[in-house]
Amino acid sequence: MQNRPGRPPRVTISDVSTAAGVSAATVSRVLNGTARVESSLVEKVHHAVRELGYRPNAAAQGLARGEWGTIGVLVPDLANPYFPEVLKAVSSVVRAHGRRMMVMESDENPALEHDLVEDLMRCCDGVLLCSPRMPRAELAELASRGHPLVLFNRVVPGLSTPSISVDFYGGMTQVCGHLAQLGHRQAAYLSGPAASWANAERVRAFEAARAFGLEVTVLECGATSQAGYDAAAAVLDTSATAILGYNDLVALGALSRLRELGVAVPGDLSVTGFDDLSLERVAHTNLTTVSVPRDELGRRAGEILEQLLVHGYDADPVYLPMQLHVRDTSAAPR
Amino acid sequence: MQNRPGRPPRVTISDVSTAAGVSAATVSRVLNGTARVESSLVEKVHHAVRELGYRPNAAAQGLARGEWGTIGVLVPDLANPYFPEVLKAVSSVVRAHGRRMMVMESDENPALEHDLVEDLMRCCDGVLLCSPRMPRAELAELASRGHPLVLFNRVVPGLSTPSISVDFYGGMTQVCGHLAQLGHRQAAYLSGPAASWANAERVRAFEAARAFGLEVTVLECGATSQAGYDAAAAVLDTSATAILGYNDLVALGALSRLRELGVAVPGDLSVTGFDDLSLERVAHTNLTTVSVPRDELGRRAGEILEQLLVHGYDADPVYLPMQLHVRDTSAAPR
DNA sequence: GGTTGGTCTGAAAGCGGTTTCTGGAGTTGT
DNA sequence: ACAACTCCAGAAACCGCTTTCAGACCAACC
Repeated sequence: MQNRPGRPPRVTISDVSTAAGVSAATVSRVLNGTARVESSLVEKVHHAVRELGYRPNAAAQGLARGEWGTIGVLVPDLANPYFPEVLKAVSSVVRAHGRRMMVMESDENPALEHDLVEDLMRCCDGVLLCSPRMPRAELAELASRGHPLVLFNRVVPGLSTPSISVDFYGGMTQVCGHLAQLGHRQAAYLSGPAASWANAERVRAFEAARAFGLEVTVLECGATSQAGYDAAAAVLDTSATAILGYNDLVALGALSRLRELGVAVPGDLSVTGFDDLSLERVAHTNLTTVSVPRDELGRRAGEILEQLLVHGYDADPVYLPMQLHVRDTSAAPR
Repeated sequence: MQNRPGRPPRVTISDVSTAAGVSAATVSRVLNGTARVESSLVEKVHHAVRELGYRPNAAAQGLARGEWGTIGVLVPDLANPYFPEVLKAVSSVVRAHGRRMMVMESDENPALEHDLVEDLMRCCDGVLLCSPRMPRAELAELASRGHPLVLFNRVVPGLSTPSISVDFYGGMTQVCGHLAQLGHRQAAYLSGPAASWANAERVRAFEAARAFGLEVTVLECGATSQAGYDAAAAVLDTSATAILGYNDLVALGALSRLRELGVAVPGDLSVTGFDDLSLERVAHTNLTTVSVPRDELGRRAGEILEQLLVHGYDADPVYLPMQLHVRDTSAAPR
């Protein structure tokens, strides 16, 4: 940014203005189109800009305009296959509105997470926050900062912060309905992170499931295929005729284990996933699952944040519906 | 950033200084520890900061210091499972050095890519660029801008820009050596994007392979499991006894197809991957492959960029070695 | 006791843009 | 021909912070 020894000197707006024989104000006006400028001067300015290779300094613009031209996204885990696709969509939406995207990862570390949000708030116009486990009070405190904030995959009742998420409850209800319809009466749920909202929403669906005759037992597991692999065997000790995975990875991990144990799927046991990561080409398995509209999720999230920045946004939480895909791993129980 | 109607007013350094009864300079000194300040004043400042909830404005700091405290990363495709892990490591390294990470995605769109790099250059202290296909001349032009730049997974001979990448050539040579040792004489390579450096490096290994008796035919394919699935059948028309995938996804896609076609692996045909995405729990398949140290790659990349920013960096391109993992999909040919 | 020297603080000058304000030139109308 | 506008360009203020610079204060020393 500044001129350092050995680096080509930075070109500033005043370099351009002297080269073009106009004032800095005029250069600014030409470049931003904020006011009419006589065409001969416009030409001179453009010429000088090209000649000198001038690029406006983003920090100075940010300071002067009172906007950074940047939005921040905080996710718990970049390596979770769920997020990259969402980020992709967010990035393209905000880019279309002329903003850049800053990404941070919290690793689910609560102390760090708080710092990161604060940090994002001081260098971004708005923040998209995905924090499945942050305590409600802390969330409320951050939201009260008066800084544009959108909650992602998390709905906090009573908080007026805009939020967007997937209807996990509805999705899991569909899965249960499907299994109940096939005749299942007992199922085991390989649970994700206990404290997470996403997991709680899924679990909430099991109450509804009881209404149509399906009893679901919750087993500790995790969110990875390895966790699914490790937890699968325990299901065999129960009377469950179906395994509901917290997500596709868990389900595929469980499938992997079941295959080793010689358990036929869906003959002996049905298995369902969640998320639809579309790994069938990889996994050689057409998993029955429900899909998250990840692309739309990211797009809508970006749009809500943008709208919040421009007009202000005041609407109910957005829930995107999930869609059931009945494929090869579910069937009527023996 | 600026005070907008309906938002709590922004607290600036001068608010703090008047509240604490000191000058702005003193506040700055206390907060940054850049000079000794009498302890009673230090206390007053901290108190006022806490009271008002002051957070320094990042743009103003950037402008005054001549540093943004931000680095930028440009990747071709966020959804590629390769990158998230790398980004994770980069993010954590630069964070440890007090910098934030900006992420952009080029979609391999050449025109866009150029703009994005320029954009990153005007708002980041340094840029980490992953662009497998950008023409050499354009790369040279960007590098000559005098802005700190590190090339990622791409080595351009004759360019003094620091770069870090994986020894794809060595990795593929190991694969070929392994197959040759098993007795294979003919193999088919399901090729990735033709114009990419990563693909070219792999192909380059096939010349070396000829030296130890393995002839590799290159077949157009792509980089996804779907592409692998689609391309697999064509191999059966050749006399190849092994399929080398451009990456693990391609290999797994091919495996999926071979299974459908009733071809035994590794009995009838050996299959090897590349990258080691560790999908075995998902894919129920222990793929013979070579692994990329993705975590180290990201970490080293971040460190090189950081070093470049602080001291300047002038060293040869870094090549990280790959490691061969012989697993269940390779065996001696019939 | 009057320099000298060393600390610590505040005033002020940037950093590189944007935007308001001001004034000169050119039009229009009477 | 002169007042009243309009239009456009430049000067200057400002965004919020860092850092230089100069001055105030106090201790030490000759």
